[in-house]
Amino acid sequence: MGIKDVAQQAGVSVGTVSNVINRPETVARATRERVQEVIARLGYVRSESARQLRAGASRIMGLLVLDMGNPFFVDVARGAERTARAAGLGVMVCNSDSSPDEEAEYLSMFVEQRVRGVLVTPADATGRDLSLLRRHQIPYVVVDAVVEDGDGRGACSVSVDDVIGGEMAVAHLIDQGHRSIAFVSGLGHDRPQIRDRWAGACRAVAAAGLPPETMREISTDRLDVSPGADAVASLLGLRKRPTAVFCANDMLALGVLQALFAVGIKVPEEIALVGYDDIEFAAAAAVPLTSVRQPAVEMGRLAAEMLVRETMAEEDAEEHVHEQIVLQPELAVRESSRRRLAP
Amino acid sequence: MGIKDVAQQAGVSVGTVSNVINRPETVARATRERVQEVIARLGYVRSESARQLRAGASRIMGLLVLDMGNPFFVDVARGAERTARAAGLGVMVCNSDSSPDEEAEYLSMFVEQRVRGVLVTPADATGRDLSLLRRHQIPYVVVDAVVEDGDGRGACSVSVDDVIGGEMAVAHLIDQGHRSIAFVSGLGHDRPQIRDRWAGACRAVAAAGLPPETMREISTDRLDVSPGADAVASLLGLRKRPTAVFCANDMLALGVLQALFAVGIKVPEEIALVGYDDIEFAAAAAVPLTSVRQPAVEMGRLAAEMLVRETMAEEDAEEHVHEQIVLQPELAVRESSRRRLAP
DNA sequence: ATCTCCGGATGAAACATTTCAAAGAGCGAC
DNA sequence: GTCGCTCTTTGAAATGTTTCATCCGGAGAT
Repeated sequence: MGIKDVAQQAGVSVGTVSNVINRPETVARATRERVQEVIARLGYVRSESARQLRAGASRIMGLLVLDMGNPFFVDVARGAERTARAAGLGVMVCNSDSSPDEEAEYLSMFVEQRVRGVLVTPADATGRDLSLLRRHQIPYVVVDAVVEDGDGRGACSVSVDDVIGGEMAVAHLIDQGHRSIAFVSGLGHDRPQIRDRWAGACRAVAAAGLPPETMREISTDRLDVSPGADAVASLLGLRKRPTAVFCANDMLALGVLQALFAVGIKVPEEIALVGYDDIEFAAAAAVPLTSVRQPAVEMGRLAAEMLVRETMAEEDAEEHVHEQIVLQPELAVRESSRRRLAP
Repeated sequence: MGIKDVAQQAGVSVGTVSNVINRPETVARATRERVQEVIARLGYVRSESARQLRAGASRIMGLLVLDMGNPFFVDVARGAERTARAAGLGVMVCNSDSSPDEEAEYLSMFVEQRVRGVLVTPADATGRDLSLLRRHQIPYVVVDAVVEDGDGRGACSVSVDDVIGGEMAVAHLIDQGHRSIAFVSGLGHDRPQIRDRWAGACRAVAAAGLPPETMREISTDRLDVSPGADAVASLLGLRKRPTAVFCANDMLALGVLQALFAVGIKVPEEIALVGYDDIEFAAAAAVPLTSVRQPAVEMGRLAAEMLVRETMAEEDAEEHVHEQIVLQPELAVRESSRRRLAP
């Protein structure tokens, strides 16, 4: 069941069979057709392991995301996959679940596999895990975060400006007349994304000439639906209940929406709500959710493209300059934050 | 950067290094520690390609799902992954997007990779694509479908009884007093799952002694949110508007819910709604969705376990008997289908 | 002193490919 | 007839592991 069997059956050498597969134009038509016929008859499929052993690197790209349960990352994966496959690469999608340990384990698996390159949304903000990749000269592109330029060498990255995103969201709420806004976040600012969104929110408040106390923060432990629902209790416990809520992502926002609905608080009449990521389910919520859209598919696509480019450059021993792409978010205004009547 | 370098640096043979890695107990402590130190110092990571070339099969399990955008499959993946990793296997998750062509392509990629086994939710009901796996003696487990026993050899499978699921949903609606129910489905019954759910629905109607016209069907082209929303137009166009809607999956149901909301029809007061899969977003909808729960994570886990078992059996040249596990769904009753007042 | 055993280390074969220098076969030109 | 050229094909080396039969050195038994 190897190339040897094919060669034997077709009465040619293994080299010729290899040529038929990889450079068909170099082999005479009669031979080529005979070999192809045998391949088809035997159902021969070449062994990637042998191939990549010889080549030194596989034809697979690793993709490590923070949370496959979040449709945002599913979209990133979709974009990346499409591009990778167009370039003849397979994609291995893995889920670190925001855990640096899992992240380290997966990255080391990628190294074992000698993947061609890695797209990663880092769980470990220090970038320590990434040094493993650098050590083995595996190109990588950071997605949805900018590299902390640890040792001056840097890497490519694709991200969305989270400060502006946060600013847009809160500016919109202020514009709608809100003067007391809660920020439902998660993970206590470990994640740069969350930190930036908060910073943007504060900037919007300052820009409007409002006092900093306008924004108050409610923290959760995970960026998921149920913590969002739980956060509503704290929200309602605040003295001077906020009239608007800005959530660090849509999963949280959906949780908040559900819990508000459950206690009979009307959205947007009593409390306005803005999420982040603009996942499909946000628009599909019974009160369609205003949300900061991130071009997720596009990010995946761009990141994969950059990675492919870097890979190529490496092969041709060309110089590759790392690039940091920062995309702009946009606000998708929907029902959940429509203008509230003057108080 | 190979095992050879390690051997040289440590002043031992390559065989010994290999032993340190794979059977540490067989090598003397002093040697072992010396080698380990060198491995750490050099940052050596063994090459999976070489390893699997020798072994004949990789340590990766392929998982091919119909739609990564559907959280149901994400859960399946989660369950499978956890189990696989516990067994020392990596998982390569791929997305056929319900296309038989993509499916064929991915399966052939799996064969190229000499994957240890495959978990697959078939897009091609004929099972033709699966013959490739059989031909190459790659064990596979069918997830969320029962194998059409094409050539008598069969395969393991894990599925949920969709007939019972459909029956539960509709029986519940009938029980709540509904006498005119729409089934929003997709893909014109190509998918066995959908066909079964419809069959179950009809069975419930018959069991209640109601005429078959009680159920009417509205077909969409995809099992996704926006087709669900679009279906509402047809729904409202029906003469004698149904008082309840049963959707073939939750994505559709969320779309329906949103569209009903948009035209001001109250759920469940005017129209009751039941979905299928019980994805997290169903419970989180502003009107929490009644849904038929499928144990997705469990399915993934079971399937991966079966695959690992089959793999083991193959290695030990033991006999393996294929097993068909059929799980039971359960109905999660929520707000969207609460008892309607007598007409 | 010799024999036996045993833990530990070794070296080479095998795995399935790709690549590349070299060989071979025609063939036209001299 | 031989040289040079092109178009095909070939055979062998190289890739990084694992495995296994073999070998070695020393300890204990006779």
